[in-house]
Amino acid sequence: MEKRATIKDVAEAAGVGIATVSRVLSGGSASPETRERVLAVAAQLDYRPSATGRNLRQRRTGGLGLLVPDVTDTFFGRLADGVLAYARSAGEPVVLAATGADPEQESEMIGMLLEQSVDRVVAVPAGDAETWRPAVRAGMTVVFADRLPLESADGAEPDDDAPDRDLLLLDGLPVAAPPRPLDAPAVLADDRSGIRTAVRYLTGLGHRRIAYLGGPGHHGRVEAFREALGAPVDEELIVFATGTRDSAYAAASGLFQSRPDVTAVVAGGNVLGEAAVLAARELDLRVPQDVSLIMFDDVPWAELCSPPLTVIAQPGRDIGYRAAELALRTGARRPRTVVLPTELIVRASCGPHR
Amino acid sequence: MEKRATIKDVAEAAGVGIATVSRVLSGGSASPETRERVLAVAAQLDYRPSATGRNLRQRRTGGLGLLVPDVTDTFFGRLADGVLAYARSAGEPVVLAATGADPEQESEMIGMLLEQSVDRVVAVPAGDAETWRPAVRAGMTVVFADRLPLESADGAEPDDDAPDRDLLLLDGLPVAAPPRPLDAPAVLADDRSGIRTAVRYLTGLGHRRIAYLGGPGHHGRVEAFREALGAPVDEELIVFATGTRDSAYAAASGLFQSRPDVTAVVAGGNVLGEAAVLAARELDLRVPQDVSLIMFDDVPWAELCSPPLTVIAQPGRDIGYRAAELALRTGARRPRTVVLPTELIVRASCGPHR
DNA sequence: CACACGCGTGGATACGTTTTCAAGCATCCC
DNA sequence: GGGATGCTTGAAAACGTATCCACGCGTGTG
Repeated sequence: MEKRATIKDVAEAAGVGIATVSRVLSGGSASPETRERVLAVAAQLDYRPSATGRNLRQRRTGGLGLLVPDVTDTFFGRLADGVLAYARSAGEPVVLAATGADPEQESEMIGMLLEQSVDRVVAVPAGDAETWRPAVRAGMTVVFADRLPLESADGAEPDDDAPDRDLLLLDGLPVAAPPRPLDAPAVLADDRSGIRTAVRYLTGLGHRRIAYLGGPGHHGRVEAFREALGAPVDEELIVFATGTRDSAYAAASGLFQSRPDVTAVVAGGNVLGEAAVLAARELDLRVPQDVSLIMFDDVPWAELCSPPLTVIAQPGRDIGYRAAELALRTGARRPRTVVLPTELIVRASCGPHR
Repeated sequence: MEKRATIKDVAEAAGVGIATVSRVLSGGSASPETRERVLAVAAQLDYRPSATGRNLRQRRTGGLGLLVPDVTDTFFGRLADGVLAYARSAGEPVVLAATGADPEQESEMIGMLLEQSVDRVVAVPAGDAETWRPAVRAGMTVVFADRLPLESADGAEPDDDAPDRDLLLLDGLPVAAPPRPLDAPAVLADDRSGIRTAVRYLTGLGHRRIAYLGGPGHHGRVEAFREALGAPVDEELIVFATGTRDSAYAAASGLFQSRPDVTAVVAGGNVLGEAAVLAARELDLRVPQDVSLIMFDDVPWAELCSPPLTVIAQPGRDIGYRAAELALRTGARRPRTVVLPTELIVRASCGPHR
């Protein structure tokens, strides 16, 4: 366990000043012979500049933060893969943290990143806009991926209860400072279009009582579902889980039991979809004879499932890649939001209304 | 974007020296009133000590490196989840990198971690022992998870070709320094026992022509397979993939086509298992009537598969958790290797030999 | 009463780097 | 030929922290 060589060691061994070493290594100007000598010595000593020293001096850290609700969800795995790919090409390390879909834990992790001086982050947010305001006010460059943080009820008076908010809405002109949206770009899948396609596909097959099984976040997907379904939406057919597998299963099972009349369900994510086929099987509902099933997010096992699942595919890896690019590529004015297309992949889990 | 408060700001605002602030915040001694005042000021300024400054001063970084071949593989997702869980409880950030099962990329990532002064790493190694020697010699505390690095052919003379190595071996006393095994602990699943159980289960069902479908690493699993199968092993029935999904599918498909006489296959990992059921389905082989299938590693979709897959479950999350614990918990003498149990979960993908 | 001792405190230093600044030197143009 | 200009170079400062050391003060002991 020998101690690492420092820039000072290199300078001494090469008979130059440390400033020269620094210049040579960061591509500054130097005479050819000096440069060559320094490079040779550095290589021979196996010198690696200390990122800590550099970061301290430059008052910023290289490095990209990555915040996801759950590393176990394969969608976030693909997203992380994309982030890692871009970060690697940019030579930046990425520090990963899981939030467990819990705003409080998310705040804690943001604090940790702040402490590490990680000033660029791609995040799949769990908390609302208020959770994130401290981060962007601290100068963090944050890029949201997959979903946006909920608009917080009110920035100035978090204690407000419903009546007050109604008043504010009725008023039209908010009394307190408006909860101006976070100044952060985002890269998302085209939820609306994806859900619309799914619903149209199902209605085209004759389905009328279609349920939506949603997780946390993705408000847009629910909205799109309501929208695509047309006017009278049976609110009982829209159920939510918290993000854990257990909760997803409970939601799916509860839905099937309380409303045996549903003929089709669209699952808002792969763990929801998994829960739905599990629950259906447990209740002896045949797919697609008894109930049709369509899932947002394509995963490898969708094809292996019985029956193979019809899905709305979304480019998880690309989402991560583009988000990392937005977070890391500084300089050019960044687009506010990029939306990536989804695709309906028809397999065998949807059938005509019986 | 206000600049962060430094320890100096806190000291001035509290009317004390920076040394006192540092002491108070790191639990040193101070008079109660001073302590209280400093804490109040720190809280009011929202002061966060800079990890960079601290790390530079202390010549080490908090932080845990995590190196996995592929974040997309759900097994590594669970492993990462465990690592994150322990790291969070220890208050340490984790920097993640994917190696793509490529030793060269792995070396690159090790270098990156070294540069970041990340001196503790849990790794699912891709390269051989030689790839890792620089890391441990640089003072890194590395804990291997899930698998061990291959013993490198020879440490001192990497250019050796076969004849020389034979000579060395015949000699009995190696000329160069012996390739002493890496001085690093590891936490592994009980591969041998798991595979043995799987093979016995299959032979108990009457199977004789059993194939093994392996990925990179996990030399122990193959060995155990040979061992459990008894003396004459048909080498054609042991095939390997490189770690990508495509390669796994090609291997599985090739196996089924070249040896239609196999009646059972054990897949050495979840992506191999996935590939096997895909390939079987593509070739119209019914599971388990035409071929029985057993997979190492339990995953959520195994139950959803048609038929539900019989698996050897391994505690991926625990592996990560324990590995992180070993890497982070300093002081106490660490065990050399911890082996976690596996469990046979019988579902429906194995039938009696037809 | 003098002395030692313990405790709380702050100044100074070092960690490894980048960057500024001025100096040394050769070259070029008028 | 002289001054200006360009290039290379090294000393020094700064980034934010932890820690060593010395100092002042109050208390207990000889």
